[in-house]
Amino acid sequence: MTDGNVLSGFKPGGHDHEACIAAALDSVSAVCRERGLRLTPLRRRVLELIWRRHMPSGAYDLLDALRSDGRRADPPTVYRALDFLVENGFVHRLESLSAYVGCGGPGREHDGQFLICRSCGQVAELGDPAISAIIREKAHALGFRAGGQTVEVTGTCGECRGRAEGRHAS
Amino acid sequence: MTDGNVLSGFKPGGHDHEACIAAALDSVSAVCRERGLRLTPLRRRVLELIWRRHMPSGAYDLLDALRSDGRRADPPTVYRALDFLVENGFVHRLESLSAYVGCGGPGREHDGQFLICRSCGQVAELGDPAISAIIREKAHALGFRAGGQTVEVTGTCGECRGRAEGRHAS
DNA sequence: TCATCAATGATATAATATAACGTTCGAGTT
DNA sequence: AACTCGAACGTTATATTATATCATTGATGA
Repeated sequence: MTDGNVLSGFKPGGHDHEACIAAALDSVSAVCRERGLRLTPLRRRVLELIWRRHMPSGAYDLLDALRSDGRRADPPTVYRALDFLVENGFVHRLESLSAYVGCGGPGREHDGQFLICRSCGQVAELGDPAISAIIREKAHALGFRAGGQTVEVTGTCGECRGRAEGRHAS
Repeated sequence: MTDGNVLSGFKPGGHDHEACIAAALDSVSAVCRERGLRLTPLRRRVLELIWRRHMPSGAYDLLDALRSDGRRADPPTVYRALDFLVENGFVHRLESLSAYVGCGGPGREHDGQFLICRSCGQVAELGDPAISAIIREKAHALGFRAGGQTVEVTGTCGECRGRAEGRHAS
């Protein structure tokens, strides 16, 4: 129960990145099949690039990566792919960074909460119903009907803090 | 206790807007005096413009307004004023709108939570310790040390919902 | 085969924000 | 009053993020 709500955590250095990318793509692929959505080669490629960097990606970073593929690409190309991925919940936009990260629980309805490490740049995603609920309730108490929530927290992840403390110790 | 945490609420049509602007300016003015900060004419004017519109203001809206004053102004002018106002907690930046709103509790330490009405465009600010705390705690449980929080909720305010329901009724 | 509509290509431009350097202004000192 | 110093502001240029628009392609079904 401690981290049943972590949709995607901070990655410990040597995790199997290829497997992690493949799992994300498969999972999105499956959801698209179920819902009759078209995960075109471009969309799939953008999604893969996002997972591959494993860090928030700016639209223009993705654009450069597409061009490195040899593909002709301009801003609308990448923004359209991002629109598709974001609308369908396969990717989230981090408002405070103007950047995009893969969704840790695609196909599952949730308001994501994002922990953004200032030190390593990695992002963890929570899908914690208690957080969503208290926000929704407090809003409701004021007569406000809540739709989407943006919750982004900057700070320092455990691994980075560990490293910093290591340096401080004699 | 119901809304002890509302730093600034949705305004009911006919409120005394001039008084509300004046109160905000006075309050910031006082905090600046206490802290030895310089609320220059430009900064004061930008703050006033933000309160006067009573709605999230884009940097370039403010720029246009400054120019209407007859003042020479370019982007750095307004961004520097905004930097000062945001850094000192007199104004908040709404990340999801790239826009700025006056802080309802200047001088008071808080993580603001913002309710953004899609219908009327107004924004209410909460400074609810229970929301901050649960986010901080959940993050802490994952080894994450939280710094600043961005919490923005889009939805419909009570007044707008009231109007919509009025129309639907026979 | 053709019609159709979604996706993408392609060009242009809008909207938001910062870098860099020069100038002015104001507070404190002499 | 003149001097010094640093913060604020002026000014030009440019970076970064995002969208509008219209043409073309390509898959799907009549």
